[in-house]
Parts: sequence; structure tokens; C-alpha cells
Amino acid sequence: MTQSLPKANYHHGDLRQALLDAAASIIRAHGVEALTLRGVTRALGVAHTAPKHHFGDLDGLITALATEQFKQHLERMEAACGLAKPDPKSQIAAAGRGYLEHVQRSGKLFELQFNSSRPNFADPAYQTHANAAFAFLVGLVERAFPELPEDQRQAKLRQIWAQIHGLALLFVTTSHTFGGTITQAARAAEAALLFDAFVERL
Amino acid sequence: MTQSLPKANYHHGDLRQALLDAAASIIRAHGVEALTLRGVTRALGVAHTAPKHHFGDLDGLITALATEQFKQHLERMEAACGLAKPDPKSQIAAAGRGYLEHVQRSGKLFELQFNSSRPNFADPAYQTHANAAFAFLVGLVERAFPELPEDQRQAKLRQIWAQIHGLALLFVTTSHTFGGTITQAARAAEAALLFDAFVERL
DNA sequence: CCGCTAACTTTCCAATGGAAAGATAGCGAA
DNA sequence: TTCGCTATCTTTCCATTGGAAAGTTAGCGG
Repeated sequence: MTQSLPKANYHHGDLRQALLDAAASIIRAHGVEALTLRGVTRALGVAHTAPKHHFGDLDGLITALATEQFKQHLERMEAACGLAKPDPKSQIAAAGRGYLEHVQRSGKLFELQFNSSRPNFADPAYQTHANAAFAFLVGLVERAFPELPEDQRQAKLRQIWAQIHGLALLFVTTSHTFGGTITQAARAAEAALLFDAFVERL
Repeated sequence: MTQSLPKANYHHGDLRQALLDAAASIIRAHGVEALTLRGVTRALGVAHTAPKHHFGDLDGLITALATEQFKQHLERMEAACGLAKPDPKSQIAAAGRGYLEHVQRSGKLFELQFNSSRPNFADPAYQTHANAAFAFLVGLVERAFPELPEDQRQAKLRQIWAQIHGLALLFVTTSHTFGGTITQAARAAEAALLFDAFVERL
């Protein structure tokens, strides 16, 4: 029993992960704008400058969270595709479902990926995971339309991405602007159906 | 010559509009997060509390800007439709062009409409203009598909809105995430073509 | 057992939004 | 004209924030 509890001060144990978790929790509850260094460190009982060593500054913490979001984004799409039939259209439809599931699960964390200018877009890890998520869609479209010339395949890709991204935003994140009072889950389900219909006509 | 210049202190003349203009300029240049009361008032040479009487607080100023954005959004779509052929599909395609033009012209101001949680969504003026912009699209789709039952027309509307909104976001606002190095204008032109193709198959 | 360094804390500071109270000027009524 | 009255703006003050700088601790390798 050389060490029991993370006893007193100093050397938290895994402060980095604890900060990520606490920050994610705050964003889920109150949005990115509510995330402050002093708030998140207060919740953990550490000094407000403690994150500096792990993340540099507040935007560094936000960048790390955004990176994690892209990682989970890709995982969700891959998982959905793994359960679907192997033909190209089924795969694209499944990726769309995974996309929507991710957005729904992420809640306000999703704005880190596309609705925020806070993350450091030049961060290598951020770029790696953001590009990987996009590359997955590119690969799906390539396998679905191998006969098309490159520019037309690009056009397809963009239409597909616009549709799923637009549906995700409309039905999950912008409920305040337009639309009724139905639940998030119902909106997501409807979005999935609309995307299926869209894929059907590709 | 009872009054010459807005001479010394007090009673700026039209501080409200001046604040809106200066704030818009700051957001265009540096994004919403860079907008501060002290910054915008410094630029105008007034006290940092001067906006309070006109907008309440910083979020009130932001809400007023967002409202103005929705107003211009609708005007752009109406203008584009006015120049287009009267048949339904041409009208929808034109609305899409107007949508993209607005996004392109707005630059970072566009995030006030959909990429920000700062505006006060409960503000009456905000709701009025946001709803009016949406209602315009609803009307177009109603005239284009009068034979469809209500739920199917709703589905059409949502697919259309998702497509144009998705294209707008992908090709104008999220250039950092994916995509190459082409100019904004080129991206917008390409998005317009893709939307035309999308409308063609409706 | 001794340093070395990663991982924290303490202390300080400038900037911000806003509350509260005061100052000014223009306008309408007497 | 002159007298308030009120919209508009200023001054002053404060709590909160992110971060720079420097100090403290503890665990690990030699």
C-alpha cells in the first residue's frame, strides 16, 4: 500500500483526463462559452493555472476536446457501417446514421467541430483526426462510384456531405431557430429517414 | 446653423447605428469572439457602458446584429427570386443562389445566425425575422409541390433546406476543416452549381 | 541519498462586462 | 423665455477571467 488515495495536493494522478471530462461536462450542460479555466479547475479542486502544463491555454484544452470529438465521430460512422450490408449505398446510408448518432450523442460538444472558431485548426492532432473523419467519407464515395470521373465524384461527395451535415444541423443543433417541439431523438430519427431517401436516389 | 458637428461629448447623434456598424466590422475582421464592449466603444470614442441604453448588454448588441442578418438573408433570397424565371424549380434554385450570396457577403457575420449561442433566441424582433426567412422557403416549396400531402412536402422542404444550408456551410464557412485552397468566390460558384443539379432532380 | 524535472501552486496583473450613480442636453409645457 | 423631465451618455467601482512569472513538491533515475 505504497499509495492509497490521491491524498493532498500536487500530482493529481490523471489531471489531464480529469480536465477533459470536467470540461466536456460543462460544455454539455452550458455550451462552450460557459467553459472557463477557473470554473473547470474549481470543480476539480486544483489551481486555475494547472491546465497550462497539459494544454497550454484554454484554447488548447478546447482543441483537445474537439480532436476527441472528431475521433468519436469517425468511430461512430465506422461502427454503423460495420453493422450494415456491404453494398455501397447501404454503407453510405449507414455512415449517415452514424453521423447523426454522433451529433445527437455529442449535444453541445458538437459545436466544437464545426460551430466554433476556438480550436486551434493548425494543431497536428486536430488536423489528423478531422482529416481522418473526412477521408472516411471520401473512401465510401470512391467505392460507391468507381466509374465516375474524379470531378463528378467530387461533386457527389459534396452533395452527400452537404445533405447529411445539413440534416444534422437542422434537426439536432438548430432546434431553436426553426421547427417544432418534438424531441431530439424523434428529430434524429426523421433525419435518418430523409437521408435514406436521399441516398436511394443517388 | 443651430448644430454643426456632433461636437464634444454626450448625444452622439446616432450611436445605435454607429455601434452596429462598428461591431459588424469587428466581427467581419476577427470573428464574434473578438467583439467586446470596450473594444467597440473605444473605436467610437464613447464610454464602454454607452451601449447599455440601446442594447442592454453585449448579447443584446449581438442579438440586434443577428436580427439584421436574417433581414438581409431574406432580402437576398427575394432579390434573387425576383430576377429568376417564375416556374417553381427556377425559383427554388434562385433562392439557393440568394442564400449562398448572402452567406458569402456576410463572411463571419453569418455565424451569428446559426453558429452561435450568443443571440437571445427569445427576442421578439429576432424571432420575427428568423421566422420570416424560413417562411419564405416554406412558401416556395408549397408553391412547387402543391399536389403533395403535407408530411411529404415537409420532407421535401427539409431535404432542400439541408442541402443548401449544408453547401453553404461546407463551402463558405468551414474552409478550414476540409477542402483545398480555392477562393471563396470559386467555392460559392461551385456550390451554386451543385444546388442547381440538386434542384433539377427534385 | 542526491539532484532533476514534471506537475502542480501562489502571486500578480491587465482586460472584460456590468451595476450604480451622476452629468448633460434637448424638448415640451407654463 | 424658463422650468423641469427624460433620453442619452459618462464616471466610478467591482467581481471575474486568462495568463505570465516564479515558487513548491514529489517521484524517479543514477
